[in-house]
Amino acid sequence: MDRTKKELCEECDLEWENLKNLTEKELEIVNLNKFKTDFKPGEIIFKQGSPTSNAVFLSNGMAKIYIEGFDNKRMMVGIAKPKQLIAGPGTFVDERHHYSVAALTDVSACFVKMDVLKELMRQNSKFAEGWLQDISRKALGTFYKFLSHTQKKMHGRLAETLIYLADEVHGSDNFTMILSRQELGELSGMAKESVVRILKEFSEDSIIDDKCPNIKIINKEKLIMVSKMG
Amino acid sequence: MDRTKKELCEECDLEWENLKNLTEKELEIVNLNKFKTDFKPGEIIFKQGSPTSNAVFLSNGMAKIYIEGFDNKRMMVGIAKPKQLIAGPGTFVDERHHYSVAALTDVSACFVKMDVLKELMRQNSKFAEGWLQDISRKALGTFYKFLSHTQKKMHGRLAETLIYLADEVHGSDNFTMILSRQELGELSGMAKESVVRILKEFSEDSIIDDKCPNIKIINKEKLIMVSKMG
DNA sequence: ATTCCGTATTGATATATATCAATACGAAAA
DNA sequence: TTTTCGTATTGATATATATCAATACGGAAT
Repeated sequence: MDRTKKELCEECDLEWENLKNLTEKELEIVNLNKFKTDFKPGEIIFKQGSPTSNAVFLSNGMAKIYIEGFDNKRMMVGIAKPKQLIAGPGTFVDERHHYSVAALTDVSACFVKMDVLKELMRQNSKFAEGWLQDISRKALGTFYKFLSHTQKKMHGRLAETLIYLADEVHGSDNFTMILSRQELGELSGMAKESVVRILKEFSEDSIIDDKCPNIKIINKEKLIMVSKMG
Repeated sequence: MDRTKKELCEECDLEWENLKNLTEKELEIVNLNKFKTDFKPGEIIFKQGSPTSNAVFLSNGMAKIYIEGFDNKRMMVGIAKPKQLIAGPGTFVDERHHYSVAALTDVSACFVKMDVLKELMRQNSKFAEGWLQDISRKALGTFYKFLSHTQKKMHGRLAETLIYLADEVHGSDNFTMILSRQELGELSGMAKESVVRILKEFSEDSIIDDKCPNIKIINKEKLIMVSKMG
Protein backbone atom coordinates (compact mmCIF):
# COMPACT_ATOMS: atom_id res chain seq x y z
CA MET A 1 0.00 0.00 0.00
CA ASP A 2 1.43 3.34 -1.01
CA ARG A 3 -0.18 6.17 0.88
CA THR A 4 2.22 8.77 -0.46
CA LYS A 5 0.40 8.80 -3.74
CA LYS A 6 -2.30 11.33 -3.02
CA GLU A 7 -3.81 12.91 -6.02
CA LEU A 8 -7.09 13.80 -7.63
CA CYS A 9 -8.41 11.05 -9.83
CA GLU A 10 -10.57 12.66 -12.43
CA GLU A 11 -11.21 9.36 -14.15
CA CYS A 12 -13.48 7.96 -11.46
CA ASP A 13 -15.72 10.96 -10.78
CA LEU A 14 -18.92 9.58 -12.03
CA GLU A 15 -18.42 5.92 -11.41
CA TRP A 16 -20.98 5.39 -8.68
CA GLU A 17 -24.42 5.68 -10.16
CA ASN A 18 -25.69 7.72 -7.27
CA LEU A 19 -23.07 10.43 -7.77
CA LYS A 20 -25.11 11.46 -10.80
CA ASN A 21 -27.65 12.87 -8.38
CA LEU A 22 -25.15 15.48 -7.23
CA THR A 23 -24.89 18.97 -8.70
CA GLU A 24 -21.67 20.24 -10.28
CA LYS A 25 -20.91 22.13 -7.12
CA GLU A 26 -21.52 19.16 -4.87
CA LEU A 27 -19.41 16.94 -7.06
CA GLU A 28 -16.66 19.49 -6.74
CA ILE A 29 -16.75 19.03 -2.98
CA VAL A 30 -16.37 15.29 -3.42
CA ASN A 31 -13.40 15.83 -5.71
CA LEU A 32 -11.71 18.04 -3.16
CA ASN A 33 -12.11 15.42 -0.47
CA LYS A 34 -10.88 12.28 -2.10
CA PHE A 35 -7.51 10.71 -2.52
CA LYS A 36 -6.23 7.77 -4.43
CA THR A 37 -4.22 4.82 -3.24
CA ASP A 38 -2.91 1.73 -4.99
CA PHE A 39 -2.93 -1.81 -3.69
CA LYS A 40 -1.25 -5.02 -4.71
CA PRO A 41 -3.03 -8.39 -4.72
CA GLY A 42 -3.58 -9.61 -1.20
CA GLU A 43 -3.24 -6.20 0.42
CA ILE A 44 -6.00 -5.14 2.76
CA ILE A 45 -7.95 -2.06 1.73
CA PHE A 46 -9.84 -1.81 4.97
CA LYS A 47 -10.28 -4.08 7.89
CA GLN A 48 -13.27 -5.31 9.82
CA GLY A 49 -13.62 -3.34 13.03
CA SER A 50 -11.89 -0.19 11.77
CA PRO A 51 -13.79 3.13 11.62
CA THR A 52 -15.82 3.89 8.52
CA SER A 53 -14.12 7.22 8.11
CA ASN A 54 -13.93 6.86 4.35
CA ALA A 55 -16.05 5.49 1.60
CA VAL A 56 -14.08 3.55 -1.00
CA PHE A 57 -14.54 3.39 -4.75
CA LEU A 58 -12.39 1.18 -6.91
CA SER A 59 -11.29 2.88 -10.08
CA ASN A 60 -9.48 -0.23 -11.19
CA GLY A 61 -9.23 -3.88 -10.24
CA MET A 62 -11.21 -6.18 -8.03
CA ALA A 63 -11.35 -6.88 -4.34
CA LYS A 64 -12.91 -9.47 -2.12
CA ILE A 65 -15.31 -8.50 0.64
CA TYR A 66 -15.24 -10.94 3.52
CA ILE A 67 -16.15 -11.38 7.14
CA GLU A 68 -13.73 -12.87 9.58
CA GLY A 69 -15.96 -15.10 11.61
CA PHE A 70 -15.55 -17.48 14.49
CA ASP A 71 -12.67 -19.87 14.67
CA ASN A 72 -10.63 -18.06 11.99
CA LYS A 73 -13.15 -19.08 9.38
CA ARG A 74 -13.94 -16.61 6.68
CA MET A 75 -17.11 -15.95 4.78
CA MET A 76 -16.76 -14.11 1.52
CA VAL A 77 -19.68 -11.81 0.87
CA GLY A 78 -18.89 -10.88 -2.69
CA ILE A 79 -16.47 -9.27 -5.06
CA ALA A 80 -16.17 -5.51 -5.36
CA LYS A 81 -15.68 -3.91 -8.75
CA PRO A 82 -15.33 -0.35 -10.05
CA LYS A 83 -18.50 1.77 -10.13
CA GLN A 84 -19.58 0.52 -6.74
CA LEU A 85 -19.59 2.22 -3.39
CA ILE A 86 -17.83 0.11 -0.82
CA ALA A 87 -18.99 1.18 2.60
CA GLY A 88 -20.50 -1.37 4.86
CA PRO A 89 -23.82 -1.16 6.64
CA GLY A 90 -21.96 -0.04 9.76
CA THR A 91 -21.68 3.45 8.26
CA PHE A 92 -25.03 4.49 9.66
CA VAL A 93 -25.03 2.25 12.69
CA ASP A 94 -21.83 2.22 14.68
CA GLU A 95 -19.36 3.76 12.23
CA ARG A 96 -17.34 0.57 12.16
CA HIS A 97 -16.64 -1.72 9.25
CA HIS A 98 -18.28 -5.08 9.65
CA TYR A 99 -16.25 -6.75 6.99
CA SER A 100 -12.78 -6.53 5.50
CA VAL A 101 -11.87 -5.77 1.92
CA ALA A 102 -8.70 -7.06 0.27
CA ALA A 103 -7.38 -6.59 -3.24
CA LEU A 104 -7.58 -9.62 -5.55
CA THR A 105 -5.79 -7.93 -8.41
CA ASP A 106 -3.85 -4.69 -8.72
CA VAL A 107 -6.27 -2.11 -7.43
CA SER A 108 -6.56 1.66 -7.59
CA ALA A 109 -8.94 2.93 -4.98
CA CYS A 110 -10.42 6.33 -4.23
CA PHE A 111 -11.07 7.21 -0.63
CA VAL A 112 -13.71 9.85 0.07
CA LYS A 113 -14.29 11.29 3.52
CA MET A 114 -17.48 9.80 4.85
CA ASP A 115 -18.44 13.01 6.67
CA VAL A 116 -18.52 14.79 3.33
CA LEU A 117 -20.82 12.18 1.77
CA LYS A 118 -23.09 12.20 4.79
CA GLU A 119 -23.35 15.97 4.68
CA LEU A 120 -24.26 15.83 1.00
CA MET A 121 -26.86 13.19 1.84
CA ARG A 122 -28.47 15.67 4.21
CA GLN A 123 -28.47 18.47 1.67
CA ASN A 124 -29.56 16.57 -1.39
CA SER A 125 -32.58 14.33 -1.05
CA LYS A 126 -32.07 12.72 -4.45
CA PHE A 127 -28.66 11.63 -3.27
CA ALA A 128 -30.13 10.31 -0.04
CA GLU A 129 -32.72 8.31 -1.91
CA GLY A 130 -30.08 6.92 -4.20
CA TRP A 131 -28.10 5.82 -1.21
CA LEU A 132 -31.17 4.17 0.29
CA GLN A 133 -31.60 2.33 -2.98
CA ASP A 134 -27.99 1.26 -2.97
CA ILE A 135 -28.09 -0.11 0.54
CA SER A 136 -31.43 -1.79 -0.09
CA ARG A 137 -30.18 -3.49 -3.21
CA LYS A 138 -27.20 -4.87 -1.36
CA ALA A 139 -29.31 -6.00 1.58
CA LEU A 140 -31.57 -7.81 -0.84
CA GLY A 141 -28.59 -9.51 -2.43
CA THR A 142 -27.36 -10.70 0.96
CA PHE A 143 -30.83 -11.95 1.70
CA TYR A 144 -30.99 -14.19 -1.30
CA LYS A 145 -27.51 -15.46 -0.76
CA PHE A 146 -28.52 -16.32 2.78
CA LEU A 147 -31.54 -18.16 1.46
CA SER A 148 -29.58 -20.23 -1.00
CA HIS A 149 -26.91 -21.07 1.56
CA THR A 150 -29.59 -22.30 3.91
CA GLN A 151 -31.64 -24.22 1.42
CA LYS A 152 -29.42 -25.36 -1.43
CA LYS A 153 -26.90 -28.15 -1.45
CA MET A 154 -23.27 -27.72 -2.42
CA HIS A 155 -23.72 -28.35 -6.12
CA GLY A 156 -26.40 -25.70 -6.34
CA ARG A 157 -24.38 -23.20 -4.39
CA LEU A 158 -21.24 -23.67 -6.43
CA ALA A 159 -23.19 -23.44 -9.68
CA GLU A 160 -24.71 -20.23 -8.39
CA THR A 161 -21.29 -18.88 -7.55
CA LEU A 162 -19.99 -19.62 -11.03
CA ILE A 163 -22.99 -17.86 -12.54
CA TYR A 164 -22.37 -14.91 -10.24
CA LEU A 165 -18.75 -14.72 -11.36
CA ALA A 166 -19.72 -14.93 -15.02
CA ASP A 167 -22.70 -12.58 -15.02
CA GLU A 168 -22.10 -10.10 -12.25
CA VAL A 169 -18.34 -9.95 -11.96
CA HIS A 170 -16.82 -10.62 -15.37
CA GLY A 171 -19.75 -10.14 -17.71
CA SER A 172 -18.67 -13.18 -19.71
CA ASP A 173 -18.99 -16.96 -19.58
CA ASN A 174 -15.29 -17.18 -20.29
CA PHE A 175 -13.13 -15.68 -17.62
CA THR A 176 -9.98 -15.99 -15.58
CA MET A 177 -10.55 -17.41 -12.14
CA ILE A 178 -9.12 -14.89 -9.74
CA LEU A 179 -10.11 -16.88 -6.68
CA SER A 180 -8.30 -19.84 -5.17
CA ARG A 181 -10.26 -22.99 -4.38
CA GLN A 182 -10.10 -21.95 -0.75
CA GLU A 183 -11.67 -18.59 -1.62
CA LEU A 184 -14.26 -20.19 -3.86
CA GLY A 185 -15.18 -22.28 -0.86
CA GLU A 186 -15.46 -19.21 1.34
CA LEU A 187 -17.74 -17.62 -1.25
CA SER A 188 -20.01 -20.61 -1.68
CA GLY A 189 -19.93 -21.91 1.86
CA MET A 190 -18.06 -25.19 1.61
CA ALA A 191 -14.65 -26.76 2.15
CA LYS A 192 -12.01 -26.26 -0.52
CA GLU A 193 -11.88 -30.02 -1.15
CA SER A 194 -15.57 -29.98 -1.96
CA VAL A 195 -14.99 -27.18 -4.44
CA VAL A 196 -12.35 -29.26 -6.18
CA ARG A 197 -14.53 -32.34 -6.38
CA ILE A 198 -17.62 -30.58 -7.65
CA LEU A 199 -15.68 -28.53 -10.16
CA LYS A 200 -14.28 -31.79 -11.47
CA GLU A 201 -17.78 -33.23 -11.77
CA PHE A 202 -18.92 -30.15 -13.66
CA SER A 203 -15.99 -30.64 -16.03
CA GLU A 204 -16.75 -34.33 -16.52
CA ASP A 205 -20.36 -33.46 -17.26
CA SER A 206 -19.18 -30.90 -19.83
CA ILE A 207 -20.84 -28.08 -17.99
CA ILE A 208 -17.63 -26.13 -17.69
CA ASP A 209 -14.18 -26.25 -19.18
CA ASP A 210 -11.58 -25.73 -16.48
CA LYS A 211 -8.17 -24.99 -17.96
CA CYS A 212 -6.21 -23.99 -14.91
CA PRO A 213 -6.66 -20.27 -14.47
CA ASN A 214 -9.36 -20.06 -17.13
CA ILE A 215 -12.93 -21.09 -16.68
CA LYS A 216 -15.36 -21.40 -19.54
CA ILE A 217 -19.01 -22.14 -19.03
CA ILE A 218 -19.99 -24.50 -21.83
CA ASN A 219 -23.49 -25.49 -20.85
CA LYS A 220 -25.03 -22.49 -19.16
CA GLU A 221 -28.55 -23.92 -19.23
CA LYS A 222 -27.49 -26.97 -17.29
CA LEU A 223 -25.50 -24.85 -14.85
CA ILE A 224 -28.55 -22.71 -14.23
CA MET A 225 -30.59 -25.84 -13.74
CA VAL A 226 -28.14 -27.16 -11.18
CA SER A 227 -28.11 -23.80 -9.42
CA LYS A 228 -31.86 -23.99 -8.96
CA MET A 229 -31.89 -26.75 -6.41
CA GLY A 230 -29.18 -29.09 -7.64
CA MET B 1 -58.66 -10.11 8.49
CA ASP B 2 -61.21 -7.36 8.90
CA ARG B 3 -60.62 -4.58 6.43
CA THR B 4 -63.82 -2.78 7.31
CA LYS B 5 -62.27 -1.46 10.48
CA LYS B 6 -60.61 1.66 9.17
CA GLU B 7 -59.89 4.26 11.73
CA LEU B 8 -57.19 6.55 12.99
CA CYS B 9 -55.06 4.95 15.62
CA GLU B 10 -53.71 7.70 17.79
CA GLU B 11 -52.00 5.28 20.09
CA CYS B 12 -49.28 4.27 17.66
CA ASP B 13 -48.23 7.70 16.32
CA LEU B 14 -44.80 7.81 17.73
CA GLU B 15 -43.95 4.17 17.85
CA TRP B 16 -41.28 4.04 15.17
CA GLU B 17 -38.22 5.82 16.47
CA ASN B 18 -37.64 7.57 13.19
CA LEU B 19 -41.07 9.24 13.25
CA LYS B 20 -39.64 11.48 15.95
CA ASN B 21 -37.67 13.20 13.22
CA LEU B 22 -40.88 14.47 11.67
CA THR B 23 -42.43 17.85 12.45
CA GLU B 24 -45.95 18.18 13.86
CA LYS B 25 -47.19 19.03 10.42
CA GLU B 26 -45.50 16.10 8.76
CA LEU B 27 -46.77 13.72 11.42
CA GLU B 28 -50.24 15.04 10.71
CA ILE B 29 -49.84 13.91 7.10
CA VAL B 30 -48.90 10.44 8.27
CA ASN B 31 -51.94 10.32 10.51
CA LEU B 32 -54.20 11.26 7.63
CA ASN B 33 -52.83 8.48 5.50
CA LYS B 34 -52.92 5.49 7.73
CA PHE B 35 -55.51 2.92 8.55
CA LYS B 36 -55.74 0.14 11.04
CA THR B 37 -56.52 -3.52 10.53
CA ASP B 38 -56.71 -6.47 12.89
CA PHE B 39 -55.39 -9.93 12.30
CA LYS B 40 -55.84 -13.27 13.99
CA PRO B 41 -52.99 -15.71 14.59
CA GLY B 42 -51.91 -17.33 11.35
CA GLU B 43 -53.37 -14.64 9.11
CA ILE B 44 -51.09 -13.15 6.52
CA ILE B 45 -50.40 -9.43 6.87
CA PHE B 46 -48.61 -9.16 3.59
CA LYS B 47 -47.27 -11.64 1.15
CA GLN B 48 -43.97 -12.08 -0.60
CA GLY B 49 -44.23 -10.75 -4.15
CA SER B 50 -46.99 -8.26 -3.47
CA PRO B 51 -46.42 -4.53 -4.05
CA THR B 52 -44.90 -2.50 -1.22
CA SER B 53 -47.69 0.03 -1.41
CA ASN B 54 -47.90 0.36 2.36
CA ALA B 55 -45.53 0.37 5.26
CA VAL B 56 -46.78 -1.58 8.24
CA PHE B 57 -46.44 -0.85 11.93
CA LEU B 58 -47.74 -3.22 14.54
CA SER B 59 -49.51 -1.43 17.37
CA ASN B 60 -50.14 -4.71 19.11
CA GLY B 61 -49.03 -8.33 18.92
CA MET B 62 -46.28 -10.15 17.12
CA ALA B 63 -45.75 -11.45 13.63
CA LYS B 64 -43.29 -13.68 11.89
CA ILE B 65 -41.28 -12.48 8.94
CA TYR B 66 -40.36 -15.30 6.59
CA ILE B 67 -39.21 -16.09 3.11
CA GLU B 68 -40.84 -18.79 1.07
CA GLY B 69 -37.89 -20.42 -0.55
CA PHE B 70 -37.31 -23.30 -2.90
CA ASP B 71 -39.12 -26.57 -2.49
CA ASN B 72 -41.79 -25.11 -0.15
CA LYS B 73 -39.17 -24.64 2.52
CA ARG B 74 -39.42 -21.56 4.64
CA MET B 75 -36.77 -19.46 6.26
CA MET B 76 -37.87 -17.26 9.11
CA VAL B 77 -36.01 -13.99 9.19
CA GLY B 78 -37.21 -12.73 12.53
CA ILE B 79 -40.14 -11.65 14.62
CA ALA B 80 -41.77 -8.28 14.21
CA LYS B 81 -42.95 -6.32 17.22
CA PRO B 82 -44.56 -2.95 17.81
CA LYS B 83 -42.36 0.13 17.38
CA GLN B 84 -40.78 -1.29 14.28
CA LEU B 85 -41.23 -0.38 10.66
CA ILE B 86 -42.05 -3.43 8.61
CA ALA B 87 -41.21 -2.70 5.02
CA GLY B 88 -38.80 -4.95 3.24
CA PRO B 89 -35.71 -3.92 1.33
CA GLY B 90 -37.74 -4.15 -1.85
CA THR B 91 -39.29 -0.77 -1.07
CA PHE B 92 -36.48 1.11 -2.76
CA VAL B 93 -35.57 -1.54 -5.30
CA ASP B 94 -38.48 -3.08 -7.15
CA GLU B 95 -41.42 -2.08 -4.94
CA ARG B 96 -42.17 -5.69 -4.19
CA HIS B 97 -42.12 -7.47 -0.87
CA HIS B 98 -39.38 -10.05 -0.67
CA TYR B 99 -40.79 -11.78 2.34
CA SER B 100 -44.16 -12.53 3.87
CA VAL B 101 -45.42 -11.46 7.26
CA ALA B 102 -47.98 -13.45 9.23
CA ALA B 103 -49.52 -12.82 12.64
CA LEU B 104 -48.33 -15.06 15.46
CA THR B 105 -50.72 -13.60 18.02
CA ASP B 106 -53.70 -11.28 17.75
CA VAL B 107 -52.31 -8.31 15.90
CA SER B 108 -53.38 -4.74 15.31
CA ALA B 109 -51.52 -3.22 12.43
CA CYS B 110 -51.30 0.28 11.00
CA PHE B 111 -50.88 0.63 7.26
CA VAL B 112 -49.32 3.84 5.99
CA LYS B 113 -49.16 4.70 2.31
CA MET B 114 -45.58 4.22 1.19
CA ASP B 115 -45.77 7.16 -1.25
CA VAL B 116 -46.45 9.43 1.68
CA LEU B 117 -43.45 8.18 3.63
CA LYS B 118 -41.21 8.41 0.59
CA GLU B 119 -42.29 11.98 -0.05
CA LEU B 120 -41.54 12.88 3.57
CA MET B 121 -38.16 11.24 3.18
CA ARG B 122 -37.44 13.61 0.29
CA GLN B 123 -38.52 16.67 2.25
CA ASN B 124 -36.94 15.90 5.57
CA SER B 125 -33.33 14.87 5.58
CA LYS B 126 -33.35 13.87 9.23
CA PHE B 127 -36.10 11.43 8.41
CA ALA B 128 -34.14 10.13 5.44
CA GLU B 129 -31.08 9.58 7.57
CA GLY B 130 -33.14 7.81 10.19
CA TRP B 131 -34.50 5.52 7.53
CA LEU B 132 -30.99 4.81 6.28
CA GLN B 133 -30.04 3.91 9.83
CA ASP B 134 -33.03 1.65 10.16
CA ILE B 135 -32.31 -0.25 6.97
CA SER B 136 -28.63 -0.47 7.81
CA ARG B 137 -29.30 -1.85 11.24
CA LYS B 138 -31.53 -4.54 9.79
CA ALA B 139 -29.05 -5.38 7.06
CA LEU B 140 -26.38 -5.77 9.70
CA GLY B 141 -28.61 -8.08 11.69
CA THR B 142 -29.22 -10.26 8.64
CA PHE B 143 -25.50 -10.30 8.03
CA TYR B 144 -24.65 -11.71 11.40
CA LYS B 145 -27.42 -14.22 11.25
CA PHE B 146 -26.06 -15.33 7.92
CA LEU B 147 -22.62 -15.69 9.45
CA SER B 148 -23.82 -17.79 12.34
CA HIS B 149 -25.90 -20.01 10.09
CA THR B 150 -22.88 -20.64 7.93
CA GLN B 151 -20.36 -21.18 10.67
CA LYS B 152 -22.13 -22.43 13.77
CA LYS B 153 -23.49 -25.88 14.43
CA MET B 154 -27.08 -26.60 15.42
CA HIS B 155 -26.58 -26.28 19.16
CA GLY B 156 -25.02 -22.86 18.76
CA ARG B 157 -27.75 -21.68 16.42
CA LEU B 158 -30.58 -22.83 18.63
CA ALA B 159 -28.97 -21.28 21.70
CA GLU B 160 -28.65 -18.06 19.74
CA THR B 161 -32.30 -18.22 18.77
CA LEU B 162 -33.38 -18.67 22.38
CA ILE B 163 -31.27 -15.69 23.41
CA TYR B 164 -32.82 -13.68 20.59
CA LEU B 165 -36.31 -14.57 21.77
CA ALA B 166 -35.48 -13.70 25.37
CA ASP B 167 -33.52 -10.50 24.81
CA GLU B 168 -34.87 -9.00 21.62
CA VAL B 169 -38.42 -10.26 21.44
CA HIS B 170 -39.73 -10.76 24.96
CA GLY B 171 -37.25 -8.81 27.06
CA SER B 172 -37.26 -11.57 29.66
CA ASP B 173 -35.61 -14.93 30.26
CA ASN B 174 -39.00 -16.31 31.14
CA PHE B 175 -41.46 -16.24 28.29
CA THR B 176 -44.21 -18.05 26.46
CA MET B 177 -43.02 -19.82 23.35
CA ILE B 178 -45.18 -18.50 20.55
CA LEU B 179 -43.41 -20.56 17.91
CA SER B 180 -43.98 -24.20 17.08
CA ARG B 181 -40.98 -26.54 16.85
CA GLN B 182 -41.37 -26.35 13.11
CA GLU B 183 -41.15 -22.56 13.21
CA LEU B 184 -38.30 -22.66 15.68
CA GLY B 185 -36.52 -24.80 13.12
CA GLU B 186 -37.26 -22.35 10.33
CA LEU B 187 -35.81 -19.58 12.47
CA SER B 188 -32.64 -21.41 13.41
CA GLY B 189 -32.10 -23.31 10.21
CA MET B 190 -32.68 -26.93 11.15
CA ALA B 191 -35.29 -29.70 11.04
CA LYS B 192 -38.04 -29.66 13.65
CA GLU B 193 -36.82 -33.02 15.02
CA SER B 194 -33.43 -31.50 15.68
CA VAL B 195 -35.08 -28.65 17.58
CA VAL B 196 -36.87 -31.16 19.79
CA ARG B 197 -33.75 -33.15 20.51
CA ILE B 198 -31.51 -30.20 21.30
CA LEU B 199 -34.18 -28.51 23.42
CA LYS B 200 -34.36 -31.73 25.39
CA GLU B 201 -30.59 -31.74 25.86
CA PHE B 202 -30.71 -28.15 27.08
CA SER B 203 -33.36 -29.18 29.59
CA GLU B 204 -31.35 -32.18 30.76
CA ASP B 205 -28.33 -29.96 31.20
CA SER B 206 -30.45 -27.54 33.26
CA ILE B 207 -29.82 -24.73 30.82
CA ILE B 208 -33.52 -24.15 30.26
CA ASP B 209 -36.76 -25.21 31.86
CA ASP B 210 -39.27 -26.20 29.20
CA LYS B 211 -42.77 -26.44 30.62
CA CYS B 212 -44.86 -26.85 27.52
CA PRO B 213 -45.72 -23.37 26.32
CA ASN B 214 -43.40 -21.68 28.79
CA ILE B 215 -39.68 -21.43 28.45
CA LYS B 216 -37.41 -20.28 31.22
CA ILE B 217 -33.71 -19.76 30.74
CA ILE B 218 -32.07 -21.01 33.92
CA ASN B 219 -28.40 -20.85 33.03
CA LYS B 220 -27.95 -17.90 30.73
CA GLU B 221 -24.16 -17.92 30.97
CA LYS B 222 -23.99 -21.47 29.70
CA LEU B 223 -26.51 -20.71 26.96
CA ILE B 224 -24.40 -17.80 25.84
CA MET B 225 -21.35 -20.02 25.89
CA VAL B 226 -23.07 -22.60 23.72
CA SER B 227 -24.24 -19.90 21.34
CA LYS B 228 -20.66 -18.80 20.80
CA MET B 229 -19.51 -21.83 18.84
CA GLY B 230 -21.24 -24.70 20.66
C1' DA C 1 -66.41 -39.03 27.16
C1' DT C 2 -64.82 -40.35 22.62
C1' DT C 3 -63.01 -39.40 18.28
C1' DC C 4 -60.02 -36.82 15.47
C1' DC C 5 -56.21 -34.20 13.89
C1' DG C 6 -52.18 -31.55 14.16
C1' DT C 7 -48.09 -31.17 16.59
C1' DA C 8 -44.43 -33.19 19.45
C1' DT C 9 -41.41 -36.82 20.50
C1' DT C 10 -38.43 -40.74 19.85
C1' DG C 11 -35.62 -44.00 17.48
C1' DA C 12 -33.46 -45.86 13.25
C1' DT C 13 -31.30 -44.79 9.14
C1' DA C 14 -29.55 -42.27 5.10
C1' DT C 15 -26.94 -38.50 3.31
C1' DA C 16 -24.38 -34.52 2.75
C1' DT C 17 -20.41 -32.58 3.91
C1' DA C 18 -16.21 -31.69 6.68
C1' DT C 19 -11.96 -33.29 8.13
C1' DC C 20 -7.74 -35.71 7.88
C1' DA C 21 -3.85 -37.46 5.48
C1' DA C 22 -1.13 -38.29 1.58
C1' DT C 23 0.47 -37.00 -2.74
C1' DA C 24 0.93 -34.15 -6.95
C1' DC C 25 1.77 -30.03 -9.24
C1' DG C 26 3.62 -25.53 -10.55
C1' DA C 27 5.64 -21.36 -9.95
C1' DA C 28 9.18 -18.75 -7.59
C1' DA C 29 13.71 -18.81 -5.49
C1' DA C 30 18.30 -20.46 -5.16
C1' DT D 1 18.45 -27.36 -12.75
C1' DT D 2 17.17 -28.31 -8.28
C1' DT D 3 14.91 -26.92 -4.21
C1' DT D 4 11.12 -25.09 -1.89
C1' DC D 5 6.61 -23.89 -0.71
C1' DG D 6 1.90 -23.01 -1.31
C1' DT D 7 -1.99 -24.64 -3.56
C1' DA D 8 -4.57 -28.38 -5.81
C1' DT D 9 -6.05 -32.98 -5.96
C1' DT D 10 -7.45 -37.48 -4.42
C1' DG D 11 -8.96 -40.97 -1.32
C1' DA D 12 -10.45 -42.60 3.26
C1' DT D 13 -13.00 -41.58 7.16
C1' DA D 14 -15.68 -39.10 10.69
C1' DT D 15 -19.56 -36.25 11.79
C1' DA D 16 -23.40 -33.41 11.64
C1' DT D 17 -27.74 -33.30 10.25
C1' DA D 18 -31.88 -34.53 7.53
C1' DT D 19 -35.22 -37.81 6.58
C1' DC D 20 -38.30 -41.49 7.47
C1' DA D 21 -41.38 -44.02 10.29
C1' DA D 22 -43.77 -44.95 14.34
C1' DT D 23 -45.88 -43.49 18.39
C1' DA D 24 -47.50 -40.19 21.94
C1' DC D 25 -49.93 -36.25 23.35
C1' DG D 26 -53.34 -32.52 23.79
C1' DG D 27 -56.84 -29.73 22.49
C1' DA D 28 -61.01 -29.13 19.49
C1' DA D 29 -65.07 -31.09 17.68
C1' DT D 30 -68.73 -34.29 18.09
